[in-house]
Amino acid sequence: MSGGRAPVTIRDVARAAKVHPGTVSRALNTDTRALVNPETAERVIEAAERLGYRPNRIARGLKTSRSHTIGVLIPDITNPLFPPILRGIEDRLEDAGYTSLIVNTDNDPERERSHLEAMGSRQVDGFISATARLDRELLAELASRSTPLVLVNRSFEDARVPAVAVDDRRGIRLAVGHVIELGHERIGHVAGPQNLSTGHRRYLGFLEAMRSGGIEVPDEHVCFAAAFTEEEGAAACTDLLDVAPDLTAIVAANDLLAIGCYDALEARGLRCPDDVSIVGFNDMPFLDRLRPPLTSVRVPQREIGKVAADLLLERLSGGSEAVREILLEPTLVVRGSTAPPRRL
Amino acid sequence: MSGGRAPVTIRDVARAAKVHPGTVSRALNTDTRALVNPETAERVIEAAERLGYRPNRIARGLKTSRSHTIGVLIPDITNPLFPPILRGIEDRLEDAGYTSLIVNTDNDPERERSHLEAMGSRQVDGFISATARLDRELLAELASRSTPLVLVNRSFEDARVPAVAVDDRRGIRLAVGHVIELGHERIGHVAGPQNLSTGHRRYLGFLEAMRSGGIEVPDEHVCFAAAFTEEEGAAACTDLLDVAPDLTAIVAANDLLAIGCYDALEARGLRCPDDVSIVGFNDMPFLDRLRPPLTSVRVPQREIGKVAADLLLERLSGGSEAVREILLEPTLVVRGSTAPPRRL
DNA sequence: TACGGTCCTGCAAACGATTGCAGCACAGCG
DNA sequence: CGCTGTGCTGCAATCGTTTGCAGGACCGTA
Repeated sequence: MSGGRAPVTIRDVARAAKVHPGTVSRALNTDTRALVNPETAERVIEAAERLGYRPNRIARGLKTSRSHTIGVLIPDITNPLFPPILRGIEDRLEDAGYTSLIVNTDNDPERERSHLEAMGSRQVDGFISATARLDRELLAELASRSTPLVLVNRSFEDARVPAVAVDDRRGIRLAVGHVIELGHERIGHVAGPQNLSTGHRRYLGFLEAMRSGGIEVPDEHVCFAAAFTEEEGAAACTDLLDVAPDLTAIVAANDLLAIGCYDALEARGLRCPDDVSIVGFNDMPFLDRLRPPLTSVRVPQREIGKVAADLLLERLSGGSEAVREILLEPTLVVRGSTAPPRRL
Repeated sequence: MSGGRAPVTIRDVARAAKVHPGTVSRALNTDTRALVNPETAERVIEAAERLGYRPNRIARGLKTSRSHTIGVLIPDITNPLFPPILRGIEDRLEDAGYTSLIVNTDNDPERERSHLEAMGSRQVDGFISATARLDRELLAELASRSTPLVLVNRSFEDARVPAVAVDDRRGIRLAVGHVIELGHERIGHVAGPQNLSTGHRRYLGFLEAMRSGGIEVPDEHVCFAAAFTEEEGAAACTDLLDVAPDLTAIVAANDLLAIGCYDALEARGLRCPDDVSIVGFNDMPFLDRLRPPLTSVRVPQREIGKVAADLLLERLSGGSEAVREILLEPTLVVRGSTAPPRRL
């Protein structure tokens, strides 16, 4: 019904129900409703309904200094890694009556700062950050404002900040285990940038998994890519094959790097998986459509988002103060890019 | 510097600069600054800086009843079609000092309503909607609140709402023109759902392009998919080949449908492009990695987002009242899925 | 000296909700 | 009958800004 012109305020409702505005506020708020006489409440609710009253959250926020909004920082929404995470976050926050404000930082400290600033002045109640690096200074500022913060997909070992991510080491172990099981012994690693926690942890995971598989890892079997891109992956893979042409399997720290490996192999006239097996990480969409379909480590992205939101909500409701780092379990999705080595 | 505990308000600044809060407000606001003595302004600004003053937008919003926030409705952020659009929107809005509130509706009227409600009570200044269909009733409610609305990727022919989208008909014409030029004559169309404006317009575009190419289109050369999914694309393509096995090219209304066609061809033992050429629409990421790389119509998604934001900003600043529908130019990206017909 | 005009700044009322406090009515008890 | 306690509602301050209005200071001119 309704759809009136001028916005109807709590005062209008009060007038209609012949009570004081304060009473309306109490009657309409589920957790103060107990304070008001049931039939009065009934009358108020009915009046609010009839007039089409919509509480003004801005005004409420001003008084309560809680905006029920949380800021989400990501590098770039265009990166297919993030949408599922965002979806997980939003779904959870929505259930709890919160809204998320998403911003793209492009990993640019300048943008980060200005966005943080802007969100701060919008009185967000908390932050979830999935950016690669967060300025130390900014972090301190956040802490001083005592605005809760949860990190996603990376950890910040020294500062005590709760974080949720996939268990990178375990993921790599799955990948390495898989190719070892197929019979590979000369296994290389196209590692990600070591200044990003994911890149670093996956590298460590690789060493660890190889060791526990009883295989030596000479330095030449690892090449570090400067960024998580196809180009860098191709370059790193080429370097790798230059110094260690007898590799029969390559575990990449990321799907894009793995795709880059495809290019490098092709440029060299090698075939996947016949000559070299490749494993990726993240299990991006449409990997099954590649040629060959890429075997990859799947990370439960949506779940990561949900857990991050849960963690934040917990803090907001004054729950446990304990700083937790939660690692979620990855799984291996075997496709056509891995096969037993041809020449044993 | 600073990083103090209690939030510093305009009153603190006033005290520090020994002026009245009202003066501080005027001095800090660029378009009222002219009203205050330059050196007073200077002193105020300096004090604000020193204290680390951050204006409280909530309070400001309450007074001015403008939140500088705009609501963006999309079906699902996980659909690769949307992130670039969102990015375009955000970038533009950010420049103008606005923030966007993104919500996923899953094309569910129920969710749409509740989100609209929530955003309304957050006092958003305007909406951009990329959802497939917007409830007639909801639309009316928006209009009554006189909150500006801009549609993306679909138009709403009867209601007078500004919209921005790609020129679907022209895009299909590019696709059809391409295969005709290659020498194809028996060309089929896997059409999208006809209750979605994109699906419908692309279908019309197909008929038109064929006609202008001088080619008859018997009914059997078109099959309608029930949804924009790979499965439906495969099913439609199979039907198409059942009744018209002599087709040498298929123009799909969407990349996912095109990928479905790949599956259908493979199931039939046909090869692309040797036996049948395929063209997609949207130019999703990683299409160049498919087997074969998919020829597709590229739509300037980011640009669409930017233009939509511009349109909305224009309304917000009380600009032209004219309802405009803006169509952006698509381009054709030729890859490996199209080739001259083998058997002429 | 008086007067009109220009600049600037202070005053105080909003904006729409929440909430501690006070007060009223009424019931129960002694 | 008086006292205490409980249950409900009204009052008014408050959150941090913005903004129309009024008034003070100062200048120039008559």
